[in-house]
Amino acid sequence: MNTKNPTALTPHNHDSCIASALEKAQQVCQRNNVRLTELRLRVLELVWRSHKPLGAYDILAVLAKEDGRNAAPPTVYRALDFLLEQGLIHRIASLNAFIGCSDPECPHQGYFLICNQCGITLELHSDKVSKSIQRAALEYDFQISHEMVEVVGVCPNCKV
Amino acid sequence: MNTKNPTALTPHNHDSCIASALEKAQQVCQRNNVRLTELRLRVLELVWRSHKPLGAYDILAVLAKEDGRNAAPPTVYRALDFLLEQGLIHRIASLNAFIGCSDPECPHQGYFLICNQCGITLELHSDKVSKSIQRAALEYDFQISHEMVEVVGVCPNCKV
DNA sequence: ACTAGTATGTTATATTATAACAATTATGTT
DNA sequence: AACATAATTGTTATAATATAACATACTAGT
Ligand SMILES: [Zn+2]
Ligand SMILES: [Zn+2]
Ligand SMILES: [Zn+2]
Ligand SMILES: [Zn+2]
Repeated sequence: MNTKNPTALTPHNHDSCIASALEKAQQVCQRNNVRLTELRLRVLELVWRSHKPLGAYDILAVLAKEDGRNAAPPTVYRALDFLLEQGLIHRIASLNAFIGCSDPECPHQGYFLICNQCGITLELHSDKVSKSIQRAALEYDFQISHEMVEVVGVCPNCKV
Repeated sequence: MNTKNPTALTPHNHDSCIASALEKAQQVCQRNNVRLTELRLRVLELVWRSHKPLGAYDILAVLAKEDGRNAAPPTVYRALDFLLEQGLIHRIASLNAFIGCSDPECPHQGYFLICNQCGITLELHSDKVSKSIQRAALEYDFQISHEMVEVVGVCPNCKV
């Protein structure tokens, strides 16, 4: 499940990256006046520990194996729903999987580059993509509430 | 399952729209030297008959009810896979559903505006969106093989 | 301590999708 | 036409993802 080179596209220390993500999450939840419980924090950590999108049942399996917590699906899905609501993770629709948000303090839509070789997934922050979608929607008098952009292909590390 | 105003975003006669879609499909398949069988044609027609994305099990239900054809899931999924391969339909990942392609003769990625009130779904053809995504991917040296853009919101007809 | 609200546990089930193998149908060759 | 081959569809079973409904436990404010 782990990628060959998890830090390929985001050169940094992964442990400290997780730690800072969890810290940010604490702040976000404090500001939003919601409770980042032990379970929710743990699920967020597991999602962050993987640079590949993680499925709900993958999370369940880790909880069972590493925590001895025999949780049922609703437990995990509720935690994921909470994290989604707080903008701490994104759902990748094309993979039925979840990934940590790289900038939860600034609300935004999720644009992703997904490598179909190694699974690594990078969150894009592109104003140009955002603007072009907004303009296109405007042409049709369509009022946007949520955008999903998922680009599948080959990451630099997996190119020959 | 049918929308209140299926022709809202695409003002045309729906029957003739379906007919022309099926005709185009015949041509595409002839050119590609593949067989658009009775089943495949029927599934394509059902997908086209709905301006809302249609689920595989919705199709199964119609086949059972209208055609007395007690097909099992693989039958429908295989037909859908064929239609996807030939570019005659798109899959909407966020809805686990399928919709007819508005321009199967010219290969392209699927960009969609999806109304969360009435379900109507419009396929965008936007070079600007396409270019902006390509540029963003290029910045990361990411080689695109497939793009998905799904924009959820409120269509003009459903606005107050 | 009491209460209301929030979160989690638990059981059952719904929804979407595929694997594996059998039967049928279409196509090209003798 | 008879045959061999490949493509398509049928059939059964099951995998993978997600939610409904209700019970229990925990938290925070009174
Ligand atoms: Zn994000
Ligand atoms: Zn890769
Ligand atoms: Zn299309
Ligand atoms: Zn609408």
